[in-house]
Amino acid sequence: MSKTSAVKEARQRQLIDATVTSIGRRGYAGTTLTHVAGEAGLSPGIVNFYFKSKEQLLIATLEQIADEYEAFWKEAIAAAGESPAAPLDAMIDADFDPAIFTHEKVSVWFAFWAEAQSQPPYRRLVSKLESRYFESTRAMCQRLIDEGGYAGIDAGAVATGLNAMIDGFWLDFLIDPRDFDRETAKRTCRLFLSGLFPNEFPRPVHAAPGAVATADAHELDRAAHRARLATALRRRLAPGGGPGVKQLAAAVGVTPETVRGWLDGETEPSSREIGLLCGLFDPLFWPEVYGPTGAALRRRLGAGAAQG
Amino acid sequence: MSKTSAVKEARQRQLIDATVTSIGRRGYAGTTLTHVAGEAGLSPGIVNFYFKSKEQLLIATLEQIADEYEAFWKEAIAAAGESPAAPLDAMIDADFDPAIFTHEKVSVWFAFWAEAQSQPPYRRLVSKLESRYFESTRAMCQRLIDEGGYAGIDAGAVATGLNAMIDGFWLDFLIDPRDFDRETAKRTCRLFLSGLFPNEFPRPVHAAPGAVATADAHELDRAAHRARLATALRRRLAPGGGPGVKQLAAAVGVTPETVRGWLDGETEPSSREIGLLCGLFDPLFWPEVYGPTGAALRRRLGAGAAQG
DNA sequence: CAGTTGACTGAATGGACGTTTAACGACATA
DNA sequence: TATGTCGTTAAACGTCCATTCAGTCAACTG
Repeated sequence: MSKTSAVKEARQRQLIDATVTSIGRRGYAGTTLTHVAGEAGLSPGIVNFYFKSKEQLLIATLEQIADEYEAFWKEAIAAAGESPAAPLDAMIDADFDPAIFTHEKVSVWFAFWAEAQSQPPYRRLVSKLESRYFESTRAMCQRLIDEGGYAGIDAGAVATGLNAMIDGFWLDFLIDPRDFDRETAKRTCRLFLSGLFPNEFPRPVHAAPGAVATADAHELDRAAHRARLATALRRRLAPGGGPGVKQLAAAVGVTPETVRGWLDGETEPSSREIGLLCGLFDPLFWPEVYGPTGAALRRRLGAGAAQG
Repeated sequence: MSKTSAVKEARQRQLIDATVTSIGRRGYAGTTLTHVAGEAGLSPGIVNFYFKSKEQLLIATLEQIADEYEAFWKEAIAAAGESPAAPLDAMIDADFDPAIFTHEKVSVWFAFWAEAQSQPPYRRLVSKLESRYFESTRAMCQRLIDEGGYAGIDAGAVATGLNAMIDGFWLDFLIDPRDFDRETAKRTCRLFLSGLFPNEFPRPVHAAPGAVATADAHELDRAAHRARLATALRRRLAPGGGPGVKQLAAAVGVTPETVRGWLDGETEPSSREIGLLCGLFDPLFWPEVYGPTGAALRRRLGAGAAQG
């Protein structure tokens, strides 16, 4: 009994793999049982022996790649570090990992996505998987928002946006595999996150003046600091009735040219000036520029240190 | 001659529209010429009269929705305002406009994308369209970067990311049309851009707004600032179990000598360093050094209120 | 060694589909 | 009215495909 079922499972797996290959090569519409059986090195009739019908074979194929995908992604999350950003980071890596992100498998995904709209069984399976994936991403974003001090960001929006971007890159890969670069895609996903979580996902800065790297690069990197400062300032200027460059310059007591230097990330305010900026834009300006590093810094100073 | 060609074009268009409907309802694999002709209210044989083959009909169908899509998007850009961000904004709107963003058409797009991988004619057409679309997006991003003073941002990365996110939302719409909301999708696309171009795409922030006004001369006095800073620092050092100069220097990432310069009022921290000090000695450090400046300024909440 | 079971084959079947084609009606022309 | 063209139809043809099934082969059983 165990032997026969072992053979059965092996054959089923063999046929499913052949189906993936066939869909990858000939497309969904062009995949026939004869091709599948031929790919598996078996005769055509065997398919209806191990699967009731072609439809059952295709459903089983979808189930397998869905299971494989979900298992891979969950494992990647579980293996991620303990920092709030680590699982998100791991998920991005997982979605472009050669283990599941091959041209063949991406082709199969799109084949089933396209058919899902007219075939309820596909749609149900895909929809549920997508829901679980989204909910997981949303929870990770929420945790990052809570623990990172990013109140005011909508975790659901970030999660849908990130998922959408990843799926979109899958499409790019499907259509132009030659022009596609994994690392660029991952970097761009992180570019999205860097605009929202600047501490955990530092934005790549082009012109970086000499950095003083005595402490943690993350928290103390000078170029990153300037970039965050520039972003925080820009966000508070022109739009929505905010002050202009001239008004801000006057308020802080510098020239508009100086402010423009800050906005470009070329210069930075003096300690007096940035203090005024913090006061002017209280209460979110400081955390936005410096991040929620206060607690971490105090921990570094030791126990009974520095009560304000 | 003109009459016959008019009939010909009408019939072709009729059949193409029927093909779109059929693919939308039955999927690519489930679409037959009998269905298409029936949908168009014609007999099956007529298809091979106006199109050489089924393949030609399908290619013509893809060409039509591609042309329609491209025309719509280019017109939207052309009709956009003159500000550097307007075309990007218009493109986002266009991609979710009910004119081209219907469940039927999105289904057809995915059907062809899925088949593109095994059918060279589809792939060529789709690939070229995607290239033009990307290049247009990239140019718009580049213009925004140049004119908006965002040096250091990679226009290509922003463009690929935005395009990917939009395509990903199309997938969301395909799989779960019920749960999909156009406005949320567009807002999330703009959320991505808000992290990069905060001036043109303001991020919705929930917290209390701050204010900007002209600061009093004495509040800006540099020497007084340094003196208050030195006092505030001294108060938190040696006595009462606080950190020593070396510890503080290490925490902020500077030399002890630098810290002594601050304590003497001879030098002052950089903007990055003082931000870290504020974080270290939160919450009373900032008001002690800068005084009630922020509160005083906010009391005068004027017209040009800044969103915090 | 005969008998039985299970895995697998490959030809047969029946239906669906794309394509072809002969025929038909409407309309214009002569 | 006769003739020819154009648009269209519907039946017929040939192919391909999923499915079925009788039969083969090997391994195991008693």
